[in-house]
Amino acid sequence: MQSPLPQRLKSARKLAKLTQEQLSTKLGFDRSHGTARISQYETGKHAPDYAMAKNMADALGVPVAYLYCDDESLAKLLLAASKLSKQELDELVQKLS
Amino acid sequence: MQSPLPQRLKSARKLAKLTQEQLSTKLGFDRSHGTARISQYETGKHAPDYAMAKNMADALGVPVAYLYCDDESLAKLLLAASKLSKQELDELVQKLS
DNA sequence: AAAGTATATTAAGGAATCCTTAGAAAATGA
DNA sequence: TCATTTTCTAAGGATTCCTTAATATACTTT
Repeated sequence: MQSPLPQRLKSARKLAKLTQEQLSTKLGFDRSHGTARISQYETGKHAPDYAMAKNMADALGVPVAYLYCDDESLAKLLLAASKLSKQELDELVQKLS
Repeated sequence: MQSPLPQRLKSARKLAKLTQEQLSTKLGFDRSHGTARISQYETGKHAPDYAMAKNMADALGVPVAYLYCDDESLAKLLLAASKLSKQELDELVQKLS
């Protein structure tokens, strides 16, 4: 029952080609604690609250739900779907429902 | 920057036609505190950790990521996609990628 | 290979949040 | 209304997080 957030956060940050310090700066953190916190999130030592998760997801260009997705296929679906236009997305949803 | 979890949890529980006490029983909680905790989660007073969120999502038959989804269209997509077979889901992902 | 730099990780304690308890408030139905 | 079910809330002990300070790992250059 491990949280998928650590791994997903790390992979999303790598994909965005950011260091922990660059991400922490984007989030408006003081340099001194910023990287420590992000490291704690990525290693699973501590868990961010929702507001922080949302901020990080926005900074990394992934849907916040992606960080909590335990299913690999659904995770990929979220990433792909988030790149569709709102109209395309709604059409897809309609078709599946 | 409010968490979507309270609302999503409540609506998923309603959809499953369970009371807070029935859900708490399903989760193996002692009756005395079970409903208090679920109420605190649904009113946004407190936030569950990931393991608890996953347990609740499983008990309610929704993907755990759904509880954290702030986008309505993506939320609907997750619900619909979670009802597909693994093969259908993977084909859909392939098509979008 | 060593030194220097950048990047990432960790321990500890004060700060913040959660979980349990006990009870009260709403909602539902007879 | 009364009884019952269902949901909500305050308070404090228990737990977890955030900051600080320092160490560890990875990368570059010489």
